[in-house]
Amino acid sequence: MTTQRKPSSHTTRRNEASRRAILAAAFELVQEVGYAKLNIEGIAARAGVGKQTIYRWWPSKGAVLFDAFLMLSEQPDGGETALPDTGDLEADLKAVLRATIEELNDPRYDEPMRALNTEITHDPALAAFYAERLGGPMRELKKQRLRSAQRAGQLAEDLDLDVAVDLLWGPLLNRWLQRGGALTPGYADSIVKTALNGLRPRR
Amino acid sequence: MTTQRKPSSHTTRRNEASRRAILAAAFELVQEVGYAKLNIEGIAARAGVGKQTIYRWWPSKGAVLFDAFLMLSEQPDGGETALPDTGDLEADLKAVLRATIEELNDPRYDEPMRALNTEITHDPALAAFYAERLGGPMRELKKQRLRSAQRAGQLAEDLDLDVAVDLLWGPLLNRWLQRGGALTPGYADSIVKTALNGLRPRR
DNA sequence: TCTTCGAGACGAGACGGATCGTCTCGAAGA
DNA sequence: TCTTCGAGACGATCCGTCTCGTCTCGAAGA
Repeated sequence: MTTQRKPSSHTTRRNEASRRAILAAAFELVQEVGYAKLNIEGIAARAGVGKQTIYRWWPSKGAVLFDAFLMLSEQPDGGETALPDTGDLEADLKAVLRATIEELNDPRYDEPMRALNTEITHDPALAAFYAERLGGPMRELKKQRLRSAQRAGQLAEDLDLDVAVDLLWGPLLNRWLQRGGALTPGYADSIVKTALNGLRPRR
Repeated sequence: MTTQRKPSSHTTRRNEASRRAILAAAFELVQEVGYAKLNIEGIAARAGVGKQTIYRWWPSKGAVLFDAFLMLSEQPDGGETALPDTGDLEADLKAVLRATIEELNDPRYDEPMRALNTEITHDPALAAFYAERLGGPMRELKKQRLRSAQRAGQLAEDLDLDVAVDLLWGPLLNRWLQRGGALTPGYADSIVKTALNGLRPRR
């Protein structure tokens, strides 16, 4: 991935146009042919680039795909700065989870995101890098919204916010990855409502 | 997979010893070399079998691996008939989730199960078959235990048991797949406790 | 300021190796 | 006699490396 450059020399000479063309081609191709049939030669051909230019800068197919995601998230609007905070925690969470679902259901993102998950599952190094660059910051946004609610007394005082995030997003992502059923807005609402209230009856 | 045989002809002549050898070899090899480097020729060599014998009966690498799991689950002790029900719901759930964690952390199962998840993620047909043969029955066991608790008034009356199962196991599996942190017994306890009580404060 | 020159990155593609999935063979067995 | 079996040859594909000749850029020298 980009960050694995050798210390000095490099860096300046790199052709930015080629880099962008490669990442765009990788992202397009994984949608079209699927992750299994995605190959370097195809990416190079689509990008109008020599294979060596890819091998020079990225160590693996997964790293290319990962950088493609980084590129998206760093670009226009891809990275939001905060989650909505209207004061109504349940409504806000439902909105955010519905948005997540919409993204997962979007055919433009479905295959690429599955591919990214596959790489992460099989490569601990990539998983660590993902956690640092994408997963971590996103999780922090979620925790910020929850922390705000916690201060307002809407969440249990001793609540572990990491567990809370897992409880809200884990079911969603797991159902999506395992194809355990359709991801509908109603399902998102159900998760939020049940997670907030708990499985036990409230008197 | 086995169920994709052509209607008649086949079936009788099939060499059961070869079938078992192939599935065992696939399961061993995926542990040793990882999913990415698992290949048909290797499985055939390890099983002492011609490649064609594999291609004759299975449509893909994933299908072989899937059948290997089916073989395990149908064998001794692989399939349990019910979850523990001592009357103490929280303790029972913690025990079950701890057991799940132990299995996921077991190096014998880690790689093969990641591989299976990868196949499911990228192949809807395999996902449907998995849901029918393995996922569905296991989910039913979990729902049975929850239903028992619901009848005892320990769970909300209007609780959707599918959502409840997702809420308990989703976070666990998601953290495991995404390598979002260590799966410890304490984490399992935390999930159970938080899911049961909910994120909101209880007075 | 203008020219020269070396260092890399670049597009293109040849190359050997690995694995794919198909195909063919003779042996074994039902 | 008919199908599966183990074994392995086969062409195709993709791998990752390597070698071309071209280009861009910054430093050195006039």
